[in-house]
Amino acid sequence: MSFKTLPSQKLSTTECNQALMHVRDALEVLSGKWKLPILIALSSGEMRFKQIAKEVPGITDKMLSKELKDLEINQLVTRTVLDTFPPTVLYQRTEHSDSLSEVILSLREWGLLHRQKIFGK
Amino acid sequence: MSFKTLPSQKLSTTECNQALMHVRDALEVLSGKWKLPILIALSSGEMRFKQIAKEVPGITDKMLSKELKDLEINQLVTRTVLDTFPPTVLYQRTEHSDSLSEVILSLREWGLLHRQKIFGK
DNA sequence: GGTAGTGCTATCCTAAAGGATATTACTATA
DNA sequence: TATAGTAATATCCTTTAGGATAGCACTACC
Repeated sequence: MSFKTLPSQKLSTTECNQALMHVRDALEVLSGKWKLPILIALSSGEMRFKQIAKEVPGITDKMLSKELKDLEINQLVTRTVLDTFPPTVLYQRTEHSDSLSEVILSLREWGLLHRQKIFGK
Repeated sequence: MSFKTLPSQKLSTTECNQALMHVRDALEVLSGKWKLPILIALSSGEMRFKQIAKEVPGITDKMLSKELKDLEINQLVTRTVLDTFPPTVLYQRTEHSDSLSEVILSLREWGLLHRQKIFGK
């Protein structure tokens, strides 16, 4: 059992399962309808909850709250609470989240290629 | 609204939505529990239905049938029916499926990095 | 004549994802 | 005094993914 990721490099079954695990890890981080749009919104700098909600059309407060929590757990955004009233909470992308960019670029390129392949140019 | 995929390249809103669409296209192709294991199994050459089922532990016939259909629609595997009894159906990865390798490698690398980041080394 | 093998398909079920809506405590402003 | 805004949380609902089980049409073999 091997995977054609590395030309002329054979992977053992164990190595292959580990590789599969890493790929799944990455896919899980990007999974769901909202994580990418939220990260995109946050690319322009730190934002408050309601600001993000405006930048991500269609998302509900519940979903935004949940997804931000997921992203925080995965260290892709930081959450800063200011002691004001009404509460001010600032969200910001982390450096670690920047390291996702290559992956996303790669997905984007293949997605385009695939679309051309399937629907023709 | 821009995305930090390309350093110092600003994307317009439209460009950004298109980029998002391509990323989603790619993610959709890899989504679900079984597509990657099936592609991995098929990496060792063309195989029959029951052979794949053996190589992918835990998958049911129904799931395998459905996933193979999806993969065929996305031109990632070819399906060849031989006129025998019992029916012989051969599945094989396409060249287009090989172009996924870079994406998968990129996901795999980031997945590893992420796991180290979250759980420590 | 039973039994195993082949590549599916159909039915039924559970679990998870995601959406709609309402509510919370509190303040600043009209 | 009423209202809008803040960052959530709670409840309820629908949709989707995925699993368990059984069946089918047919042949070859024991």
